[in-house]
Amino acid sequence: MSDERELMAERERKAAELRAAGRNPYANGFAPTHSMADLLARFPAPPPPAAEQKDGPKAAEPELLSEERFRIAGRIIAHRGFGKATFVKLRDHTGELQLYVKKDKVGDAEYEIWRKMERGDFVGATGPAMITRTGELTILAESVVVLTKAVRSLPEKWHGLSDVEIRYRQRYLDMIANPEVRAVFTKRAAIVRSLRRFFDQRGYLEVETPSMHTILGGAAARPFRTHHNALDLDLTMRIAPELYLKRLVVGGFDRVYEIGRNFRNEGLSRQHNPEFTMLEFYQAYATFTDLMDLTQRLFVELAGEVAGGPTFTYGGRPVDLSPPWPRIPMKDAVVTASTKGLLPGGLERPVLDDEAALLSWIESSGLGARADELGQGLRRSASHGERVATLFDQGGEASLPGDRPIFVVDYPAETSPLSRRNDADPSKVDRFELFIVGREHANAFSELNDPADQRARFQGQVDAKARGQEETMDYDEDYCRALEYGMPPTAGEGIGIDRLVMLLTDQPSIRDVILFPLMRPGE
RNA sequence: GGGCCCAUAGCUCAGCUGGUAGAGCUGCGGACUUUUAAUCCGUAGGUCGCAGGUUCGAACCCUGCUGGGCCCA
Repeated sequence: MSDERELMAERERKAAELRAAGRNPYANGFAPTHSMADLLARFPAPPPPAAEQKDGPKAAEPELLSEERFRIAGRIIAHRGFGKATFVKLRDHTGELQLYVKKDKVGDAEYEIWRKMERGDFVGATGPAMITRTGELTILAESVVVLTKAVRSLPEKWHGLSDVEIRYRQRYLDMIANPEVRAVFTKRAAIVRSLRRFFDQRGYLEVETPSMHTILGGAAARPFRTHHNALDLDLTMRIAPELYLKRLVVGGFDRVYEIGRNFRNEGLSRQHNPEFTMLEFYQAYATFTDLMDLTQRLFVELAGEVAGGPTFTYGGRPVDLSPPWPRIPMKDAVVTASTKGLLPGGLERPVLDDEAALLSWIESSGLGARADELGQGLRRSASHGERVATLFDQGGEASLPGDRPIFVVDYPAETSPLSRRNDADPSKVDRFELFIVGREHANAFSELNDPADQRARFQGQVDAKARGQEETMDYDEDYCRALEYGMPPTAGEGIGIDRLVMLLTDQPSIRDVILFPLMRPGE
């Protein structure tokens, strides 16, 4: 009788018996007067019971905390029966509260019906509050109603549900069995709420831009493709909202932000889900260095609200978000990687600063011939900047410190087609990426608003695509036209919300902060 | 894409060198009106992920497949 089908049949039999007794196992219309949290707040933790009271003779009649009657409702998550009395723990979305159902309180007939209720079912109850001998706030039921009969039983009460595959595929079960999972998503909501407040307070306008695009842009990524029938139009799901948000700056919204889903047709990993949530914001008359300051404030504020302060642990290791955060030029990170052995030796700044020197270093180090991603990336690179960026991606990133946020700066212009060139050195752009615990958390730059330069950069992307690079942007003619009407000097930034939530809630996988992560279909 | 690991009852897990499947929880029957993983007695529950192969004999060894996890590129 422990086969899954038989377990269900047993519960279905109880539901049928409830029906036969005139009770709807899916009843409606019971409105609780109080949540569990309401009552826990109303009757704070009582002093521990005196030893003699606990061990002494049982009181004939429990002592009530007040004459008031409370109506509560929730799922039975623990069930301890004694024949003529039952303790159950009820859970609602605010907390858990014990309910004590006694045969002599609810009556013989009602108690017979009550006996068909078990762990997993939803019930409503009415009664006064009391403190048990063990000191626990408890509602003493004077009446109990069946609300929902669960025909599947819950996972094991002690070990719960730990199979990660079931946890992700059946998130509802995960949430029932693992309360800390609900806490993570509650914090996620708090983070998003705080983000909105942070930007609203600073005069940013929240907007919504299209998530189906006709032109691929705003990031380097492979898209999901779809089709609109009535227009017979091929579309891609957006990989970034950037070009639309900057059109709004052209239109006169000097400060805008959008929190929304992006879609990138790439592999899955602990840090990648094909659809993920991104915050992007743009501020006219600001520069990328202004955004560094804003980013520090934002992260520290969020950590204060969610992680208990600017210092916390992630994966058992300390992280300190206290500003100011160090800045490191991309090339210096590559040099460090070479020194630390993450890349072949001999990569010094003079080599990275000179195209011919770097080419000969690549030749002599043998990297250019390697079959791995680094070798392929170097061979695909058509410019000095792309080679430097490839070395950073494939080695420099790993050399960054893990316990402090770090701004990587001095990005090459060739790999940043939407960023403003640095005034002193036009080969690089006014851009930073923020790395924390070795992961990219934000990407920001002063926006390129010179339409002629923008056209040249788009053309560079088109040329790269022609050379076989897959992750390039399309030439966005209308965006160039918008810039020709004039976009004020502007800085913008994107922050990945999922990774932010991972960091602040100490979760190891992006799947732990996305309610329904993409999974291969099961059976 | 490559490497390593995992898949046994509804859940959490044992299962030795190949000898024919075990526990706890859940369920069912019983006792029990202040429990906290309630307790006690009794009882039921299996396509060992799937498909092949080796063997007298496979949960266990081999191959392939499916799903998942970790690492790498």
